[in-house]
Amino acid sequence: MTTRSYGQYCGVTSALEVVAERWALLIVRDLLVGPRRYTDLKQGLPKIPTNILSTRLKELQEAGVIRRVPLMNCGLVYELTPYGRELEPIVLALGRWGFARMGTPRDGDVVTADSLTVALRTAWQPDAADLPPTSYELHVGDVVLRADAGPDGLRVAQLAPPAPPVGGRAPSGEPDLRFAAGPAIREIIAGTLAPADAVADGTVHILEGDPALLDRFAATFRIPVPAAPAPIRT
Amino acid sequence: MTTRSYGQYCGVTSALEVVAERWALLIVRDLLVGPRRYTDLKQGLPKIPTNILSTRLKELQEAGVIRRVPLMNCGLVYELTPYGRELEPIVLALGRWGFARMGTPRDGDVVTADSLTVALRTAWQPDAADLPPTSYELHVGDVVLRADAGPDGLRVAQLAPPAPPVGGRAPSGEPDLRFAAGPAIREIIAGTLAPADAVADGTVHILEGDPALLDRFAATFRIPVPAAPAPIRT
DNA sequence: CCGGATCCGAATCGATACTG
DNA sequence: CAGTATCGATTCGGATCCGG
Repeated sequence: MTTRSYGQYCGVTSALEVVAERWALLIVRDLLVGPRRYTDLKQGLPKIPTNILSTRLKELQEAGVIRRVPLMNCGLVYELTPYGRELEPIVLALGRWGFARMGTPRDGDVVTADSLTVALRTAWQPDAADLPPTSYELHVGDVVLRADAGPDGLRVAQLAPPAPPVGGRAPSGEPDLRFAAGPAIREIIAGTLAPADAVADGTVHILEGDPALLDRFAATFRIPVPAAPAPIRT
Repeated sequence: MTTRSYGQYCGVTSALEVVAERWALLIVRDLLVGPRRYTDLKQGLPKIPTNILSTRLKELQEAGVIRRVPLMNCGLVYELTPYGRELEPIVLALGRWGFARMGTPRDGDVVTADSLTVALRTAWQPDAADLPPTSYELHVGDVVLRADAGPDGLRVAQLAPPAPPVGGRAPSGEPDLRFAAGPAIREIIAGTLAPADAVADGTVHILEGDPALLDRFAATFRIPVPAAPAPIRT
């Protein structure tokens, strides 16, 4: 079982031996949003085989990245350790880097609540904090997110599918803007599709609120993609 | 061959499909130091099977991460594209994260010139730039590096094993400090071994220069590890 | 030597079924 | 809910071989 070793005494290899295993960083990605139970992870990673999920959870645990926490009312959740949480900037940076090569969804591709949540965190522009505090309700597929952007940061809550609100209570009150989008949400964030155009051609549907707020959304959540885009994944 | 897909429309998955394949990020790590030929990569990654190296080079190339550049005087090198070079902060962050779990070298672990070069870049503290500009010659195993730390940044050159000085000429002049170390170099950088102690017990050997400069080295290159270290890789 | 391609056994992964 | 067990499909590792 020495087959995982890259045979080098080096920080990069030590990191990769843990987190470059297939599915490992996606488990971390979902746990960055909050503690999750086994079943939550399975649903958030629809294509992971259950034996691999088990194996990874065990490996990440003994690597000190995650921790098993029994719940008072039966059941248990997995959560990141402080050391595991240090992976957050890395996962976000990978999300930014990969954003440029996303292309259009392939057959069977899904958007999960957790992936969209970290995507928003990835795209979040702290320097847009001097815009008026705004709360958005965002529908993509059957995922509904509530994002509150203010001067003291970004807070994202999952309204549907409903996850246990372990981390803290959901923001209350009416959102300033409620809208629904498909994969075109990526074009908005990339800046290659003007909000006005998106509303005009129906790829984004305003459910409630001032459509002009979509411009503020586009300024708050942005990942610039290079002019000459990287080859798209097929 | 749809077996690589994680089935999600998400930046993180798009990135991982390219970069989380076994050996892929290590190829990127070595190319971060400079263009390399096939044989250089094979020597810098002693345990990579050649078919895997070929496959990864092809994949990274068609993913727009690396590029094949024919050399005028016969031969060819691989180099990062601008898009590939954007992985640098990610690789360095992974190196920092993995540093905490390196432990002691396992049997057969080697330290390569490229891995040590990016390790120095990983540990480099820009805020130590107000220290006097200093150049070090560092011996670890049969790797000899020349590191010049000054107010305008860090420059590392490989003196042995000699790599083609493609990126720019090596710094000239005598280094301020020449010293040799084993794996204990990690303890110096981690701050868990005082330079004076290292010299006293012989784990670091001063070849030339003022031993007190080792303290400056330790201040310039540092990766703090948490008090409660993460479980070590076995 | 450089830059791979080919072949084969070993280990891992994916899909599904099943269990306390 | 939280995983094992099983088994075929891929991938990886190790070695050898080949054309310039």
